[in-house]
Amino acid sequence: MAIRVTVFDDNKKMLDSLSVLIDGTPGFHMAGIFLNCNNVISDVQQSQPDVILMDIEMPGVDGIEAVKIVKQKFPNVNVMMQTAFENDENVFAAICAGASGYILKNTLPARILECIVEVYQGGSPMSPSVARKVLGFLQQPKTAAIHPETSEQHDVNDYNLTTREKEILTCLVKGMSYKMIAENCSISYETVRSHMKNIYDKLHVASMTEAVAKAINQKLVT
Amino acid sequence: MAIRVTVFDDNKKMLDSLSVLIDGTPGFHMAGIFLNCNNVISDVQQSQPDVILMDIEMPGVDGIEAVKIVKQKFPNVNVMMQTAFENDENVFAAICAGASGYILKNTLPARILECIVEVYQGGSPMSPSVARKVLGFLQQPKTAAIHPETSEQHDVNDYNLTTREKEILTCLVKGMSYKMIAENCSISYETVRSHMKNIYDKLHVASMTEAVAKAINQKLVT
DNA sequence: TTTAATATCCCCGAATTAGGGGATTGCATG
DNA sequence: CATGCAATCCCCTAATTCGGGGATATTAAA
Repeated sequence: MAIRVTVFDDNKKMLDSLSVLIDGTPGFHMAGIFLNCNNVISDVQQSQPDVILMDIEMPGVDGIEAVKIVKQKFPNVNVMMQTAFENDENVFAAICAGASGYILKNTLPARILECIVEVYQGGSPMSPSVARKVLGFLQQPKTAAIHPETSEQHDVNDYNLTTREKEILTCLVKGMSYKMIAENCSISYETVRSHMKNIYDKLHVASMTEAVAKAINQKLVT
Repeated sequence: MAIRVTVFDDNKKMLDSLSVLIDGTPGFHMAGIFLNCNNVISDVQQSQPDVILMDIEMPGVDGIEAVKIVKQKFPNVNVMMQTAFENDENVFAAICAGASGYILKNTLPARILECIVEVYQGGSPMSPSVARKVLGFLQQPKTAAIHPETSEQHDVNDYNLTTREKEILTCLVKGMSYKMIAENCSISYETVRSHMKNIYDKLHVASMTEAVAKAINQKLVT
């Protein structure tokens, strides 16, 4: 009997790849794919998955909320989080919400399938770096150095935004359009676009509104 | 540069297998093997490992104790626990002691090597069932107050937004597009636009970003 | 010295949003 | 009953944003 997998992800390409991977492998069946979690209950009820692959960053109901809902309504369904970025808050929140696994999006296809099986069998696959964070939550705030050469790191919560990117994000929050930002910063419209693309990548958002909301809520701008 | 591995295990056969595995694989070097942890400090000092493989069940100083000692004296050395049994107390104790990984002895040789690399690179490999236990430690306690939220006090100035308008504004702040809001609220795209126009009028703004910024900063939405 | 990151600029096509009209229903209130 | 208001729906055009591509120069790090 094939393992039924339902995927929630706002990235169509990711959904496509996963569809090919899962439906193309004996023993796996793609039970449902959904671009958002706004109707997560009916989606799960309808698709009847054994394992759910859940993106975290999604517009509307995000992955963390969705896990809470799913685990409350369907406690026997195991949810594996899949995200492009690992930041402490998300990892911690996802686990508290009831996630049974947490892997990064750069995980190799073969490994993803392994992880699905592991989750199905009651395991909790995690990308190594995620696992390290999880252990960190349990360990004393002693926080021993991981590696001598990795001691220098950016603040985890500012998404590695550059000075210029923060500047543009600040303008955005003030309600400026690309054109106005360009004038304000004395750069071309296209450069603003370029920065915006990078900001979107780093924040993992896909619209001005999401960027603004994230910037304000997480105090990325002053 | 080969990864230097030091192993503590009271099982000679296990030590032999690991020796063959580690020294027989390019990129790995067996820096030291010890049958107990009674002189763990000098053993580590002498063998200068990058990664330590530590059995838990050992006569004399046990693996958990040893990890504590090692992490105190050599915080940069990463220790991976390896044990035949997984019981909650051991897993929990080992992690609190500072272990960076926790695998079972039935782990395949190839996987062991992978785990060593992962630990060396700052990851925390765990056997799936161990990982599940670890997550369990975090999930059991009632979702602690991570976000001590600001007290709920309704602002007097809510710009005379109607219930529906606030609803739509809330969706907007969550990052939804008009189309998604329409779906979410079960109304047509055009109706969303209609509401948006009214919201813009009332808030004296002219773009989604301004609306979102105003909504968050003035707490117009929950 | 090669690589990586940052900041700058450009084009295209598709999707989304903004602003300007308008229309209908239902509901409450004077 | 008429008026106002909330909520629903529609059309058109123009502006803006988004997601792919690129390219170049400078600087910092490996």
